[in-house]
Amino acid sequence: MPLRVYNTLTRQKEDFQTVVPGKVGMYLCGPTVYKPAHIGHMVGPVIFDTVKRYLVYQGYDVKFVINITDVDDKLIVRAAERQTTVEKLAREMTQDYFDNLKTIGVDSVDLFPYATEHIAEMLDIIQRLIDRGYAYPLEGDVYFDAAKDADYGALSHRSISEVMAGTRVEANDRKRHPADFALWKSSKPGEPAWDSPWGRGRPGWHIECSAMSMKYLGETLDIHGGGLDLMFPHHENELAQSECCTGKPFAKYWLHNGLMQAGKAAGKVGGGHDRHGDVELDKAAQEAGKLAGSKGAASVKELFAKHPPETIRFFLLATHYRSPIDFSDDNIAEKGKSLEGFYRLFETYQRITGQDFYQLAVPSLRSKSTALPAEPAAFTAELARLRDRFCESMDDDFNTGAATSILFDLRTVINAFIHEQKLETTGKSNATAIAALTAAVTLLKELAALLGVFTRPLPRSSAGDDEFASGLMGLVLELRAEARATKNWPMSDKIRDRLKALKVVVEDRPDGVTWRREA
RNA sequence: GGCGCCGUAGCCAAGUGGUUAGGCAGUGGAUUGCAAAUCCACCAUACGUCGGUUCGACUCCGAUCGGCGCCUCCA
Repeated sequence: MPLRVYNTLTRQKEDFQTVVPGKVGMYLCGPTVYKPAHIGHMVGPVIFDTVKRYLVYQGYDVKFVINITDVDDKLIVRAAERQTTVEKLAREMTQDYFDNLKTIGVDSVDLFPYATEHIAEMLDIIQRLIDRGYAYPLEGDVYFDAAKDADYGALSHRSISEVMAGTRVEANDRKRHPADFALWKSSKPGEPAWDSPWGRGRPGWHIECSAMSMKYLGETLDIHGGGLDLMFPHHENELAQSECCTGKPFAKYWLHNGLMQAGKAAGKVGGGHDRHGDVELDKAAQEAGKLAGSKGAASVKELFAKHPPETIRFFLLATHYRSPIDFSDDNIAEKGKSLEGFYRLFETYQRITGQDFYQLAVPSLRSKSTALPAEPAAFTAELARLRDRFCESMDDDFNTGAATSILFDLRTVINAFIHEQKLETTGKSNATAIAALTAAVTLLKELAALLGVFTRPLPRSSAGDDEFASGLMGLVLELRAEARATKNWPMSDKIRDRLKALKVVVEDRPDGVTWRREA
C-alpha cells in the first residue's frame, strides 16, 4: 500500500514520490516571533512532526526545516510598544516557541533557520528575479511582477484578474499590478535595515521562505506545509517567486493543515452579537477571538497548565489534519479521559511483569517492527492485523484520526488477552503468555511513538509522589488492611471513600492494593 | 463580490456507491465483601434539508439552509 498525500496544488490525493528516492525535504512555515505562542501555533508543528515520524518509520531519510521569522512589521510595532529591541523581543519569543515545542513533543525538526541570518540569500533571489525580468525596482522597493508569471494563482486556484477584482486593499498606484508584492521594502529610520543594491531596507514577507527552504532543502522541496490561512497570498507568492527564480518546480506536495476554531459558541457570535448582549456570548466572542483571530490568544503555556501536554497533542491528532479543529477545554478534557485507559494498562503491565512500560525500547523503523511471537496464534494475528491497519490509515494522507482508533483497538485486545490468560493472577508464571504480552505492549508503544504519545511518563503531580505523601499513604493503607482483615467493611470503605474525595483512588486487587492520584 | 471548506447518533470523531470505525457518556452482565480497574454485551438500523442520477446514496450531481476560512504580513 503506497503512501498517498493530498496535494493542495492538484486538489487530490497523489502517490507520494520523492525527488530523490528515499529522501524527503520538508519545510514548514514557522512563526513570526513577536508574542507568546498560542495553541494554533502548535498545530502545524505537531502534525508535521508526526508526518516526519511516520516517513522515518517507513524508511525515508527526512530533513525537516521550520523557519523563524525574526524581522517583520509586527515585531517592529511590538518591540516599540514594549520599549525593547526587535532582536531582544524575537529572541525571547523564539525561546518561548522552542519551549512549547519541546513540551508538546515536537522533537524531529532538524533546523530552525532565522530570516535575519539569510539576507544575502534573499538578495540573491531578488537579483535573479530582476535579471530574469520577473521583478522591478521602484523607489527603493522591489516588486514581483505577477503578470509576468503565467502560472500565478495555481496554488490557490485563482487568476490574476480575480486577485485584482477581489482585492480589498487600496490599490498601490505605484505597482504595475495589484497582485504584485514586495520582495524588498525600503526601511524608515530606526527600523531594522540591511544594505542592498536598491538601498537600505528589509525583506518582504515571502522571500525568506524561498531563500531558506531552497538553501537547506534544494530547489524542489518534497513537502511544503503550512496553515490553510497561508495558502494565499503567502504560499502563492512563495511559489511564484521561487519558480520564476529557478525555473524548476518549487514543491512537489503542498500540505495545508486546518485551523483551530473556538467551538460552537464562536459560531453563534458571528450570527448574533449585534442583537444579544448577554454575558455568555461575550465570553464566547472572547474565546473566538483568542483562536480564530489569534489576537490576544491564550498562550500555550496557560493551556499546558490546564491539560497534560500529551492530552493536547492527542487532541490535535484525533482530528484529520486538513479539518478545522474544534477547540474547547471540554473537548481536550474528554481526550484526556479517553487516554486514562492506556495509563491503566501501562500500570497493569508493570504489575504483571515488573517492567516499566516507558523503559521498553521500541523500533523506529517499520522494517524492524516489534517481533510478534508465534504463540498464541490468534492473538499475534490480531496484533499483526492492527499494525497493518494503523499503517494503512497513515498511508492514507496521514489519517491520524483513524490511526488513533487503532491504538484503542490494540488496548482492548491486550486487556482482553490479560483477562482471558488471567495474567494478573494464576497466569503470572505463563512465560509464553507473558512474552506475548510484552510483544503486544511494545507494539502499542511503537505505534503510539509515531504519533508522539506515550513516549515518556506523565509528569507526576507534585504533591502525590513525595516521600511524605507516600509514607502517609502507606500508613493509611496499612490501617485499612487491618480493618479489612477483620472484615470491618464500614471502616475500610470509609477510608477509601474519604481518599476518593481527596482525589486518591484506591484499588483492591487480588494481589494487593494500589493507589494513585487523579488528575 | 471572488476562491474554498464543513454539517455523521447525547457529545467528540473516522470512513465508504450495497458487509464493524473508534472514543467519551449511558445501560445490562462477569469479576469484587462492596467498589475501582478490566472483560463481555447493548448503544442508537446516524450521516443538515429538498430534489436528481442509480437496481441501490450518508457516499456522486444540483439546489437550499446553517456554520467557517481566505481574498487584510493570522500557523
